[in-house]
Amino acid sequence: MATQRISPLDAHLGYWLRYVSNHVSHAFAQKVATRGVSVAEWVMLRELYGAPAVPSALAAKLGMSRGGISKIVDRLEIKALVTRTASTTDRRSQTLALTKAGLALVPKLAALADRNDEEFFGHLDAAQRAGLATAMREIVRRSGLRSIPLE
Amino acid sequence: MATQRISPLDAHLGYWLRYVSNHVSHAFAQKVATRGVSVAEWVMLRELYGAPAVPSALAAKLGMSRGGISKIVDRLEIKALVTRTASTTDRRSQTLALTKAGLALVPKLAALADRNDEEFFGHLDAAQRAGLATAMREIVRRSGLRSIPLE
DNA sequence: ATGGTGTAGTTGACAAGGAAACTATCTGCT
DNA sequence: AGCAGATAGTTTCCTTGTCAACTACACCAT
Repeated sequence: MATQRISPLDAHLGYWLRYVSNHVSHAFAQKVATRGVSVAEWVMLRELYGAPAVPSALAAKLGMSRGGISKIVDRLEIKALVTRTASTTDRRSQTLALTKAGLALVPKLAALADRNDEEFFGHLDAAQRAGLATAMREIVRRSGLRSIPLE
Repeated sequence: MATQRISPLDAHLGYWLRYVSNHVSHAFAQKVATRGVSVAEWVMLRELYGAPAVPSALAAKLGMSRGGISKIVDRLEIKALVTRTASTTDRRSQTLALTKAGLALVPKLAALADRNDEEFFGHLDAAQRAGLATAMREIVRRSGLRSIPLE
């Protein structure tokens, strides 16, 4: 049996996206690791920076399973970066919020995110960057808003 | 302590890239799962489709650890999709090659990859797609060719 | 030839997250 | 009121892949 001619692996945008994304995330992971957190933890901290939130809402927003969220919160709680507060009205529910330490940490992590982005995308010209952002948003919009796993 | 104003999470291209990439990979994973393989396994099968290769070369090319490659090969060997053949000249080394079944499977998986790509990127116009591909390649080139984890 | 150093592949321990089962609680229907 | 079904979080098990240790082998300098 001879090998048929098929599209090469790197002909797929999906391939490049995954490749670059892994590159970028890996580099970012190393940066935030210096502050003792993972990428997933950073994302959650960042979400909570604006306002406290409820685990299941975060699961939906971040595209993770509730179980996964539960474990991230465990870790962040141990690091004393977030707190769980039981709801008084619904005893199944809880609210997640940043501690003072968490609040103080987020801007430092954000600076690392800025730096990482600059490092990988900084050399693209403004139009390219804008095009990239537009394409990404467009894809998310078109592909249904269903969130999907994050890291 | 008030929350400082920091760049929003979704201001970072890295964020969107990861988000979309996870989306795309997840959808693709579900497609190839119907053929009984994972994304990482597909990538390896695809690499071997052109020509047999040596594990450590694949590790470098795919940006995975040698241990990871070893385990993927274990799985593919169990599924009778690839074979390991010991080198006669260097007894530490081995060559990986597709079995007949593996050879037959790759085009089917490639069709799924085409379909997945179409699904997510098909609605972008040609210029957008080209721009995306160019940007990705450019980033890889600029960021050093060092490969990085894949999934 | 032989000892030191580097390389190929495997293995075991570990971390992360998904899926599904489980517990506790709430809500709506009768 | 009382029960069926939905929902919130947690937990267990499983898969995947990294990292570091380990084995076996090759190559090179002496």
